[in-house]
Amino acid sequence: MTPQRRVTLADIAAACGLSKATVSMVLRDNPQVHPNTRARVRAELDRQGYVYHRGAASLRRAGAVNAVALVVNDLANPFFAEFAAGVDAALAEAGHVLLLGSTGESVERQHAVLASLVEHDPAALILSPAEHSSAARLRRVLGARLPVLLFNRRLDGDGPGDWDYLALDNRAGARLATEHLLARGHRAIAFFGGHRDSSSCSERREGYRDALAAAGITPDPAWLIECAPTRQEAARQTPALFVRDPAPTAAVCYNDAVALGLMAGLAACGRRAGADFAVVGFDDIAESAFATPALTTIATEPRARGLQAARLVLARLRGELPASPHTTIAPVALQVRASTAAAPDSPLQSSVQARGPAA
Amino acid sequence: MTPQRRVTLADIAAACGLSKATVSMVLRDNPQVHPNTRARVRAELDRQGYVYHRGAASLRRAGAVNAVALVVNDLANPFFAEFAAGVDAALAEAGHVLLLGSTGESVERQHAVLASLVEHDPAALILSPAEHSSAARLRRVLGARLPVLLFNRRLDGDGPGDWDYLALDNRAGARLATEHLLARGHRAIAFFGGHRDSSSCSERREGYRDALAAAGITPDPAWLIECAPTRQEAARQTPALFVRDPAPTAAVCYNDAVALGLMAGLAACGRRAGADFAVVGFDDIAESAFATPALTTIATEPRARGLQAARLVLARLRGELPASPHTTIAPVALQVRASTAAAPDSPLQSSVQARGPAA
DNA sequence: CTGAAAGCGCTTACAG
DNA sequence: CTGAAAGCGCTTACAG
Repeated sequence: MTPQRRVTLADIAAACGLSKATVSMVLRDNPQVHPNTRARVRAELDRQGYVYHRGAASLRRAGAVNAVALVVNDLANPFFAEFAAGVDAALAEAGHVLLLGSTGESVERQHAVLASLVEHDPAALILSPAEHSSAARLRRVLGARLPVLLFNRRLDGDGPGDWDYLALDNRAGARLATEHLLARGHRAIAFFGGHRDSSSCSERREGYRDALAAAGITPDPAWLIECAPTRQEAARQTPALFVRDPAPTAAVCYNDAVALGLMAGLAACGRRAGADFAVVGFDDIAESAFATPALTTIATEPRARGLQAARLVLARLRGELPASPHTTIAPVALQVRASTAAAPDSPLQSSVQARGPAA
Repeated sequence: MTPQRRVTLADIAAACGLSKATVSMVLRDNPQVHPNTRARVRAELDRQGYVYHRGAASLRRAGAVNAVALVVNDLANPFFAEFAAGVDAALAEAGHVLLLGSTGESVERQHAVLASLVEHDPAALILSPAEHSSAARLRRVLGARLPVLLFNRRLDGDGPGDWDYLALDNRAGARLATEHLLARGHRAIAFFGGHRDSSSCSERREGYRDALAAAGITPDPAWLIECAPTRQEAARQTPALFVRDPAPTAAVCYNDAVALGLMAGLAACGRRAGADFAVVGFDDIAESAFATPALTTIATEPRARGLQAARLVLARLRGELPASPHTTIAPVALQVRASTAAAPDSPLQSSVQARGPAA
């Protein structure tokens, strides 16, 4: 099925009775070449079905590399899928191409994937690092030449960090979520899901503590429940919320996947999310608006973050960013939907399905 | 941030007092080189942080290209995200790298994206073509050298086709879906969503007609409703189901996105999916099992399809497939959940929430 | 306006 | 077991 030899600049040049240099200039729209020559070459290029070999070009001229690598945890996770879609859109618009890899949250796999991607000489890398990624080790695999933008998580052992960084405002988001539950009359509020040693989780927990502290509440350690940030694990861990009496009446979840899993877990133990127990997520993936009840959550706009990440990286490549590492904290907003009912003993109780924003 | 010159084979060779040829052999584990030499070279490679330049290698030796391109409609669509995750997993396992693009269902964008991807010299392409893709035009952009695997849709004007093809058994799936609704007592069954001029939609419509015909039912043209295969469009088109009296009591949907949108649309016009109206989807994306009611659908296992697609393409590259184009039809299975209630006038009516498979 | 030559980082015969 | 030279497909000075 693939017999033919590749059509090369030399073929076109020979067919036109020109040198490769001239044909090369036509390809890059160099105005020096005569319009007639240009037209002849164009016709021949088309006739022979020439396809430009960017790898060969980049060998001679470094600027020709236009691939950007993106490494995320898992594409099947809608948060990352929406993020990747945004990155892809911005790159395609700029004429760049996307090299994709995924880590499955394993540093070993991350290592292998990056080592493989980097051999393809991407111009830059957008990396949402796996948990427990070490800065030193990453630097070894990536070399010192590749501009890197970290997304969403910091690295273990990376003090100030010398890579660009795009983060969500995790702390503010979790604070908003918690304040919303407080406003709806809840006092015993859990923080559910995630691993506290990931920077995103610990930042969210801080925001949660901030809000509780401001309300004069000290969180019971039993309210802090870890689990892998997946729907399945969250559903499985749900009973852990109710081992103590009195149990929490609401939970701030590490992310939407956890929140959705928790809602399933609540149903499985005979509780109605949004009526008997309030839940708020983090991310606002597309699905959350359609859940039953619709999920109150913190909107992070993953697709917009993807666009933003790609644009930061392109700006870095064009030298439009200051030489020092650049940190961007994306703002985040509370999205009130139906999953955050008022607390059972609250005067707000009558409106079982909260729909408007808390006063 | 990216000052340093690239470390090259010549640097390593010089530092070791060897020739580039020897270092090159070490890189590819050529057993000819002396163990001591190998060790010295390895140490130096590591010390200088050498990273292999696959593009340069592939210029000399064609086999070195190990990128595979994947072009799908939209990553934010879970069906494609799960498919892409499968492709990625299989490629990573085989040491290949993924070049990703998306078309947004636009042939113009598809053209641009493919032209750009192809310049990076991928070893093969997995393409889920945009609607109305023309075989002739694709062949022009892609050249004749690139092995292509079409996924999910045929091309306009592509008779037998000379590219490999991986399809879902659309006709059988839609037949199963329709038979299930018939078994639950429905007679007026709509086919909802999709564009009939896409091959996947027309195949699904055929399966639907097959099942109705076998039951002696001629579908009312008003039961065939087209809409873009997205949740939003499906929700918007829902009222079209109920313009005629008597209206259908059930619908086979083009895919899960449409089915989920229809369920939202039903709610919006005061109907309860799974109780007042039965709906069955197609795909079984992760979300469908968690919908309320849980969606009865046709399981296509998108992730497994992705693994399969990648493996087919790798087999083609290794010359393990016959020279003629290879067509694979992936089997598909009915997944009964709660969204397919019995018809209102049916004796099965008592069990409003269907949970077991139809007898 | 066009061409001859050198070179990007690798690998491949071919010598030794 | 190791090296010198040529070449993959392009681009870049430098001549003319």
